[in-house]
Amino acid sequence: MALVGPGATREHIVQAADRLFYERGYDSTSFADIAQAVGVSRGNFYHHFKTKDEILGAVIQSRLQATQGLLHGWELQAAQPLQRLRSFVHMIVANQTQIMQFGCPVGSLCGELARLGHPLQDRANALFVLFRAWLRLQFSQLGYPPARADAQALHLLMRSQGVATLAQSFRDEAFVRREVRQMEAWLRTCAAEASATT
Amino acid sequence: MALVGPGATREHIVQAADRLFYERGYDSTSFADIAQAVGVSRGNFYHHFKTKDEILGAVIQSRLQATQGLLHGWELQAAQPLQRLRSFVHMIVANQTQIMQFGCPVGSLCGELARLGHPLQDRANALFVLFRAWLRLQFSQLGYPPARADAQALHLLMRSQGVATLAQSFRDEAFVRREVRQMEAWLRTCAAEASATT
DNA sequence: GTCTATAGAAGGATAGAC
DNA sequence: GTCTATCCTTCTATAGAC
Repeated sequence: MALVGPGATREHIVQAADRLFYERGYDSTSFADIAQAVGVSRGNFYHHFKTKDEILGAVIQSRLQATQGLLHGWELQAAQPLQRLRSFVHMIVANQTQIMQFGCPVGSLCGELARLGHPLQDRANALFVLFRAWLRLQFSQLGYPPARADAQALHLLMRSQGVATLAQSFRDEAFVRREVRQMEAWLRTCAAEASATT
Repeated sequence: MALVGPGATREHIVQAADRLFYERGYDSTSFADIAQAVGVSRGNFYHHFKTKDEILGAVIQSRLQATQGLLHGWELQAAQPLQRLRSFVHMIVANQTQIMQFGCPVGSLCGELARLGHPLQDRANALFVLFRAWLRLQFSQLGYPPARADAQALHLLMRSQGVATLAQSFRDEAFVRREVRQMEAWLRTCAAEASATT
């Protein structure tokens, strides 16, 4: 993503909107907020995006790409599914500070769009689907049959979302560490269980 | 809560705001929305509440009372802590339809207020605290020492939040049923573990 | 307690000059 | 591509008649 040259302002807008949608929520973020963050006039703004939904679409698209890059990176860093799954869990610790302030970027966006009945709801859900499919693949490679692998993927995703929600309300680092440790322990039992059945 | 007589309109406003805050979120709900839902003019509205925050305060207060009533009811219905904990888990199934549409009323409100840095954030968090303390008490009576009981309470709360978040995005009833069953199974191992240590 | 009318600010969106 | 100026709507909030 070039930040100079043609399309640079557009890219700046998407990045600023991405951050603001995460920190304040979609509906609570105004054009003026984004324009101010980018340092661009509101008029110029509409040269790049006609509507607010159009920005949201671009932000989701950007997040989808970033997520695919993230998942791909985890595959490069570890060859074993158990280690890869630990990368996912470790993400919670790595982003702890932001999560305690603003929650999970995926969960909060999907939740808001679902409540608003927003047309781009399904596009945002695709972020969850990306994680779900990747996790399912790892559980699958661990030795689980398809349906079981998917159930385990959803279970891990569910726990990450639950931790994010409570972390935001209670701001309790010890709680986060404890739950992450339990997830890692659970992953080990999964690996043992799966290899025993195979 | 009398719905006729003095204070009836005020009560109507609180109930309508409660529902709308849940279904659309706090920030996305306007005075006009609430006034229309109650069937009252916006002018009369300000006779009862000066600011939007004041309504929010009343809504949270109302929810706190309702929650205390709910928890008290579960205590009356079951004498054993394990059965009481199952009441909590069963709530997810009972409210499945609403949860799949709008998420958890507590989690979504606390999340939104936290992100907005809203002054009433702590008041809303008190809802979570109410559940946490009640769950802790049940785990305590199950035989857990204080710190462990609290950790287990947060763990169960965490899982309920995670299920609510994913249920809203994936709208998968089978997922909800599966996770609820797993929570019930987990509760049984808790009861066994606790009684074995005692 | 309830209404109408209205102020004043903020939001989304557009036109047109440079 | 960027700006200023402007329009229309919605929003919070107030004043004052009934």
